[in-house]
Amino acid sequence: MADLLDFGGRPLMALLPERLRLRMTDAASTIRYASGETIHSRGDAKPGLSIVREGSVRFAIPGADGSYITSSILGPGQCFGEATLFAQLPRTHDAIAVEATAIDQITKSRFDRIFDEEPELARLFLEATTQRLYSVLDFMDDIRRLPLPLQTAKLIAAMARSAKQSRGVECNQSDLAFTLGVSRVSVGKALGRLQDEGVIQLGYGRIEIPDRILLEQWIADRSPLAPLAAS
Amino acid sequence: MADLLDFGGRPLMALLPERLRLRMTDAASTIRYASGETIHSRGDAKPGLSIVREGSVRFAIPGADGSYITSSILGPGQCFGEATLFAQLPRTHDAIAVEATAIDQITKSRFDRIFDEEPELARLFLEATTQRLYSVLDFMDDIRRLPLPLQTAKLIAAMARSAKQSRGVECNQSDLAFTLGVSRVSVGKALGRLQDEGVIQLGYGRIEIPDRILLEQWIADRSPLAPLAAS
DNA sequence: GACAGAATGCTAAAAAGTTAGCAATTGAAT
DNA sequence: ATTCAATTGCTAACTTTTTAGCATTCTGTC
Repeated sequence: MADLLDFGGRPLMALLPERLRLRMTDAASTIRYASGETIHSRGDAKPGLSIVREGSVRFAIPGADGSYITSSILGPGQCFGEATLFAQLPRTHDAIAVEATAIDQITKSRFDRIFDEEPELARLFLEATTQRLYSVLDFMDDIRRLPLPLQTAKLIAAMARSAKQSRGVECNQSDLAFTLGVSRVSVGKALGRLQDEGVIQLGYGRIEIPDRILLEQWIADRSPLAPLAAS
Repeated sequence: MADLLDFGGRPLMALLPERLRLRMTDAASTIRYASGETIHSRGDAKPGLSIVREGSVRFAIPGADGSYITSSILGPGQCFGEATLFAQLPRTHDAIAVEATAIDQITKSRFDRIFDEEPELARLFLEATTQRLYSVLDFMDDIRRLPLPLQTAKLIAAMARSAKQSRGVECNQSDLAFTLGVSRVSVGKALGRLQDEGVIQLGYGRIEIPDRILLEQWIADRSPLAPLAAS
């Protein structure tokens, strides 16, 4: 759960050299979404590549009973929709803007043209996709193995990291529960424990992190696996 | 959980045209492993591509307490080790032969040479990797959402399918528990329920499937999501 | 400053899963 | 036929999670 739910380490756009990045964005049309707006739904067939320009996107699968399970959240520079291009799959998840979000959309035909003309692109896509695959496998392992308080701590640490705010994160407990795929009561209990341990402090729609280093250390001390050497 | 734990739909080797498949196998050296033998361990750094020629391989991460969590099982034609080639990662999982297994090994240098000389290869790898990524996301969703009896039924159905035996599977309950990442007691309860429902019959080291269609139907009736259109 | 909506904190009962055993059954080897 | 190890079935206490609900606290708006 290196970066819980924000899979992929370096986002694709960070891997691309300047020239390719420009060529991709030139081929794209930008669409803006308000917070909570749906970008696409599970089952949509229209192929194309999407790149998060600003904001972030939550991917989830709706349950029969109205429940939602979040499978990932992608931020700026990350792309999605590869499966519609390379594996001829329809969209497998609902994509919803978490905040005001801008998406660069590239149609399949435009993408194919660039992809064919730029042989280096393939290897970069492979790097990004492979990294994402292994991040997901890692995350899956955490879900099955770690007790909820530890998962919760990791999520909070990751959110603080990705928001570049080390003092705390703006987030209510319902959203946390939703993201972790558990009930609000369970999250409440887990947060209570973390507060008892002194690594966070609960607020109203907000979680304070008194000492970022302490939190990271607390997590590291309880993680069953030594992290692999960073690459 | 289309194919629980046997991710990837069409294995890579099935996607390759004859000529490329031959070129790959020519570049490889075949290594044989006895059932239970370790192929590689988490953290091993030596890069290279591995292809399952015969048998099957279980991928798992060992826990601090000696527990193991299985993240996938790959069969003939599937490849692994892409992460060591494309993302410069060490091996993230222990790989263990489930039965007598033959692996085709290609060194990084040989692979790079083929990869550079055969431009079509990239798109095929992308297809295989993308498919695997989305299979894993799907599986993760099942783990978080489905009650254990349903997960168990899916696993048994997938095992029967992949072993091409519709009458039953050879498998003891401890192994099932190990694969599902839960305790033997829980698997026992889940199997008991499935037996009560009449979709399986328990034996000694064996699970009988009286009616394969009935089992598949039972699963479909209880699955919260309509499957996406097959591609 | 009062108010309304949002969010949290809490409770209690029920469901599901875990650990730690031990007894009974099975199948294979002697 | 007997023995033995593997496997299953079962129990009991414990932990975790869920559901459902309600009281309390907080915050932004009027």
